[in-house]
Amino acid sequence: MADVLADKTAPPVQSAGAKGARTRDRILDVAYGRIVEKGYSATSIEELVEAAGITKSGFFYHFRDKNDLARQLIDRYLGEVETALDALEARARELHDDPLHAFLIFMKLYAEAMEEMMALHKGCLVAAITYQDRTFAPDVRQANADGVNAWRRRFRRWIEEIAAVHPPKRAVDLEAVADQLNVVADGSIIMARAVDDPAIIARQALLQRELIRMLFGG
Amino acid sequence: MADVLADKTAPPVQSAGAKGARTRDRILDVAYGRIVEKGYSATSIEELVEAAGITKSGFFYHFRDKNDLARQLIDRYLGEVETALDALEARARELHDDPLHAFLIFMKLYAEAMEEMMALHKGCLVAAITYQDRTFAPDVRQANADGVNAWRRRFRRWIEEIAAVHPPKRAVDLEAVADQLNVVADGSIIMARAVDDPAIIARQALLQRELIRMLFGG
DNA sequence: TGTACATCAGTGAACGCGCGTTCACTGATGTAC
DNA sequence: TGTACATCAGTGAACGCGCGTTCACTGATGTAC
Repeated sequence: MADVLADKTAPPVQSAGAKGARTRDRILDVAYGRIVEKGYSATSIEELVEAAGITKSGFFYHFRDKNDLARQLIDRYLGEVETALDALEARARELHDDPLHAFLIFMKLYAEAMEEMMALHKGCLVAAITYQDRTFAPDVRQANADGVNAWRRRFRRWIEEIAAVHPPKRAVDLEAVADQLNVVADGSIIMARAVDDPAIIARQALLQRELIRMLFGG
Repeated sequence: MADVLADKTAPPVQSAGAKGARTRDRILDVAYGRIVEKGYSATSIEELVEAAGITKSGFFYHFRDKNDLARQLIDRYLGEVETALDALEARARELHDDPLHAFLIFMKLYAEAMEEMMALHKGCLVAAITYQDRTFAPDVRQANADGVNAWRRRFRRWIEEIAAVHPPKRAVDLEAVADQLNVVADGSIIMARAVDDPAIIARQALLQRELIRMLFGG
């Protein structure tokens, strides 16, 4: 109870000095949007600080150099996605004990979350970085790869758990099945953007859900 | 017979002046690779002409400006892909009258062609352009969208042809099924690059083939 | 409560480099008569 | 076959602008005694 009150009166949860962290986050927010829209090289520090309401030298107080911006951006992004996935998975597993049905519920939540996310920032940072990766220092590319592999492991464990209970109707590569979740997510974002039709993302997620149900379902 | 001899002795088929077209193609070749690797903005005219063995002003003899390079690049790319798909479809349909079986053969050929292509230029230009689209003039983005829609129509017609003969086992969105071919192609390229494992592409194509077979097959 | 000092969160001016683009010119090849 | 001219496929030098980065400085907030 005391904690709750403390949380209410205290400034918004921020690790270091609140003001600095807030501007830093503002820069990261703008950077995310621009990089996904136009690419990393086409996004200048000047336009970021203008949008964030500080000067160019203020930027270099928060970031060692431009590559450091990319580094912090991907760290924050991967962290956010991981906690979001954790929450969705926990909710889905709460609603159903059977791993297959929990997974089908998860996919529904996941599709909704994707749509919501696309309404805000229209793209996936990992995909954007991947398609410009030779511009980045090795640390950024490594963080990117690590993030994708973490997603893959999550889905792979779950799919194998499902297959143990519901043997698949066809002999398929279970790792590929797990990977297809990320594959379809990134691929459908690209198509949605290319032809400017956001509805494609949800339709692809729904189809994929149906195929999973067909593969493992009774 | 005379034609065959003529073809043999004549210079390589080129529409306009052979020499100019050859350097132009060289520039486009290098540009494709760099843009897919690093992005459009990070690819300078200077590095392209250096690789092509001419000077910077030579570039502006062949291209009005940098956007014109993107324009010609995507036109050439879409043309190449279209003729390649035409050839693969024709071969697949030759080998089997039934649209489903022809399609399954096509998917095998398609997967092989993708792998081959990835060995050369490691990415899809459409995806690269899509993830930097705010950098390009409207004509380039339009050409990009038109290209993707042409691919979608091709697959959609074929899938509907299949569904007419082999009713799908589940009520699915046939347009989404058709779209998933492009979606998985682009998505698997991203994952393959992100974690540096080219084998992912073929595995995804194979899985998709299996799912199509399961959906429509007996 | 007041003072001294340290850290935080920036500012403002300047830098050199590389970028896309222009422009006047040129040598090689093609075409007309 | 030779000459006159046109087009092709570039060259070389210069341009101005914007980019990422540095550096000396500063006013506000936090901390120790």
